[in-house]
Amino acid sequence: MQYDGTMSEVLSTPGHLISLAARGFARLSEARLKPLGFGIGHVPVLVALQDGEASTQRDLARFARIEQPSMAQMLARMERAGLICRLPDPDDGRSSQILLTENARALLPDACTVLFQGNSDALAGFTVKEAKQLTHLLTRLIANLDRVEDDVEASRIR
Amino acid sequence: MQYDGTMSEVLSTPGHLISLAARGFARLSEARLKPLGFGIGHVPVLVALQDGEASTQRDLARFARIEQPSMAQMLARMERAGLICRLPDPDDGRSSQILLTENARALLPDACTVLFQGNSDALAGFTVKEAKQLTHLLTRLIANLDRVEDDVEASRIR
DNA sequence: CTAGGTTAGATAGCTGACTATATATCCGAA
DNA sequence: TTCGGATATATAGTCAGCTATCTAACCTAG
Repeated sequence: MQYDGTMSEVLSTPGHLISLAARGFARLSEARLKPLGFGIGHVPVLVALQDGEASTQRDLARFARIEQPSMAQMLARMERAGLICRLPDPDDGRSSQILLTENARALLPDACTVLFQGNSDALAGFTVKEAKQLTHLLTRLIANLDRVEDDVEASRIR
Repeated sequence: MQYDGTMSEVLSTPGHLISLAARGFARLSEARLKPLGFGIGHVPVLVALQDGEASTQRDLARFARIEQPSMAQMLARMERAGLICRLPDPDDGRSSQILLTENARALLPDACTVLFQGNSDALAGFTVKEAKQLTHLLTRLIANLDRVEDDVEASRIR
């Protein structure tokens, strides 16, 4: 390991760098999405609804990989903002189908442009190989974290 | 560019992967720091105070790279939790020196261990070279985002 | 020596996450 | 057929960020 274990070294670890990068990226995207009426948290919801990948609150939460109460809050805000509407499920009184409004749908291409622009800003000076390497390393890192979390959960049940 | 610009592709970009990684990392660290009485946001404050890198609210905010109101809130919580105390500056009635309590100081080594453990969990299966590559790419990405932000700010002033 | 700009911190209100828990509907088994 | 567990959503309260704005103290130019 390349760290000697002192406290200040913590700020040079991938864990902290990733957090800085995520905040930077979120701030930038948020600023650019705001004029369109979107927030950064909306993105997975927009993707899922556009592609028909998910349409209930529960499925949207799973798709976006956030907890159900977080999704409930966000959907409430998105509904207030006129981005989505709810269609009660006739077969299940607990559940509703979530639908994108035409208004929101019309702005999706702009949102898409903003998000890709943010990525290319962030990756300025990166070769294609470096960008691929980064996504590859991040994907493995996320898988590792998922595995740890699953282990914790499994041991909690036992 | 390796993306074709469709909405669903957005979820495979570094921007989104970094956000997932940051959340995973934060959740894990938060869970492990909680028994010690720390939160993930405390980390830069703890480092700065231990090393004497900063001791006023303003300097702590700059060091941690968060805005002043975020730091104000966090310091209020940390004070309530008995992690820090404030020593009013005799030469400047607006400002206070922030100090780590003995209690907090005693738990720093444990916090440190937890954070390095989280990193090594996240980097399981990575070679040293890959880990270095990741921090290198993240550092450049953060610098890019900082530059964009500075440009925006500069153009806002003009 | 005072008036005005600058600085340090506090406060209000928002987004996006989280956990814990409540409510309400659904469904299967006794 | 109803009772109990499972499931879908809602609500409460917290943390960590953000912007916008206020107050109070400081300092400097006139």
